[in-house]
Amino acid sequence: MKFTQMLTKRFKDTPADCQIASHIFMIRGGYMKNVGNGIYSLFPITKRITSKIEAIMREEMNRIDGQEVLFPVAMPANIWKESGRFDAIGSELVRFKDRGGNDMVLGMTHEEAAVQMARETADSYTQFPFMIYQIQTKFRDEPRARGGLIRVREFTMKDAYSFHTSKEDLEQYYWKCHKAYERIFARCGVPEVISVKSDSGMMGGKVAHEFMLCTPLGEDSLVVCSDCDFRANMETAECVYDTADGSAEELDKVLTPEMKTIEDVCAFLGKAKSDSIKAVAYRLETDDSLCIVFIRGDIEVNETKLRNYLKSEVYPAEELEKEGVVAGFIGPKGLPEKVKTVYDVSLKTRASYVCGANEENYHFKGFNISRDLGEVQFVDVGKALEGGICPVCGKKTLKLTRGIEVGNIFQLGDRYTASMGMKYLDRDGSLKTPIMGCYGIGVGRLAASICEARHDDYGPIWPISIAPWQVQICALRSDDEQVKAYADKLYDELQDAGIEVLYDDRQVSAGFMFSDADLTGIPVRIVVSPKGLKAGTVEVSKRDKSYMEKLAPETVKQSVVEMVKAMLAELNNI
RNA sequence: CGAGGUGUAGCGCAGUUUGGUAGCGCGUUUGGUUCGGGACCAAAAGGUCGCAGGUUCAAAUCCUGUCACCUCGACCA
Repeated sequence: MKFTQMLTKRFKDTPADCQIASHIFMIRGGYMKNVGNGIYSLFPITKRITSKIEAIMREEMNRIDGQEVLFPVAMPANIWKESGRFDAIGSELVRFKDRGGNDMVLGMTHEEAAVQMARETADSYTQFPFMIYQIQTKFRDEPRARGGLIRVREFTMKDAYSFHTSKEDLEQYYWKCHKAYERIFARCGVPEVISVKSDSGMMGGKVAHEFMLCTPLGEDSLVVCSDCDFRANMETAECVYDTADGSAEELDKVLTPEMKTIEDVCAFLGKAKSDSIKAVAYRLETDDSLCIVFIRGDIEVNETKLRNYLKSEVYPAEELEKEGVVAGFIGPKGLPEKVKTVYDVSLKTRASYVCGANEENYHFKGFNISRDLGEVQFVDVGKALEGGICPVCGKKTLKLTRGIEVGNIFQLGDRYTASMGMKYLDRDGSLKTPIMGCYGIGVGRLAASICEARHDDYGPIWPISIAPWQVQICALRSDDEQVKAYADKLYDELQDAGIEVLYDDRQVSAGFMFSDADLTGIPVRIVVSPKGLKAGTVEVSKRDKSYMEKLAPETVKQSVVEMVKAMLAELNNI
């Protein structure tokens, strides 16, 4: 590709909307064009990157016996009604009517389509197990798109669906796919992607993992043990808290005028936040009832766990007075009967607590739960703490970090096959429901995440396996006959040798050309200049600055071909 | 959904308080001089000031409505 012909444009100024590195570089470098909120057109440079990522995905999916298929983007709503998700999912599922007035949806994921395809085709146990996958457009009407290609409404996804006749078989295949995912990320140049246990959310099912690229800019909070291999999404991380010694103090009701926050009360009574009981009020969607979560003062409520426990969407509650609850002074003892309560496991760790007395301006101190309230059921609905106790190895080695979710895998069970009536005839002649797993990776998000993880101050440093081109030739002074003749010839020769070359043949200043080269992030750079040729050298360097040599012009082609081969091999021999 | 912010040339912005000819830098085009880290000179093209309505002799500017986009928040009683 010659630079002069490439449809794209780079910018010196950072657009005002861009916040994170990948977004900044991909806009400044002319990688994509914003069309609407969370909707982008991709320029050739990005399409080349995503095509390479897709090729790696194909190879790895085929390697675990995947069969590539293609599901529709727009589909009749009836199959979504069968699975129950037409009504269960909110407005992120785009619904519309066709000319006949029939309900339609835009595919945001394709479990329904996969079951619809497979249910009449795979009717005998002999056909199982199998996996089908596609690489295709999804549309999710996200409440808030952001970060360039990190969170968008329309995106390309590799989604795979496996079908099995037993839990053991699903489990086995699930880990096979887990391994395939590790290979995909490693081959894409980000082997540091980790998998964490996660919540299955709207997909349903029990066991699920997310693949996370750790970066402080990530949207998800992760809990990782620095001593063992425990890793979990904050949403599901099991919590274990330290227990303090000490016997129960005497119960005492104390005047705490106008002290409505944990900080105020604890400071006033000379107690640590961890010696108090915090009350957090929620309204349940299912029956509009009020639910108070009691949790240790230094721990935060994990709403995902709470939602799963209560089996209801929860919202922060307001207008507590109407329910006879004294805001700011809520405690376990003396609440109105109709108010639901949840006690977090963190409350098992102290003999005495400071807590609200359910009376304006009063708190209790020396509150012992079993003595002063009676036996209660403790539930894990809290968030893990930095430096907290690892639930696996028991050491105080938990670290909190953030990550971008670049892929996920789910053991769905019969969530879709049962609701959509998929059956097969088993060996013994009985009809049975198969079980499923599903496995997804966002292509554009992965590209942006790689940029996030592999860049310097000047632009992306694309791993060679996914780089838009492998080599860039910068011809300084392409008006110089000698330079042009050499660069033209090198361009042809490298291409003949199977190397992907971007040839910057523009007549622009060196600084301009180098800045653009930094933004294109191509791993190998060849600089041809009149000065160099006069001195009998051509400069070859790597974008990551790990290598820079002045070579004799006649040896450049061979050196570069070998360099590219070696760099590719390093990423592909996993 | 809540709070805040922004809409003026492809990009970055000024002008709005106090109404009076539509501006600057980058980029683009043409000519010339430069040439190893975003060069210089000269000329030129490019804008229904987000949209609709209102006030006024006159609106980018004031008023009303609306749309779009951005950031933060979606708990700490």
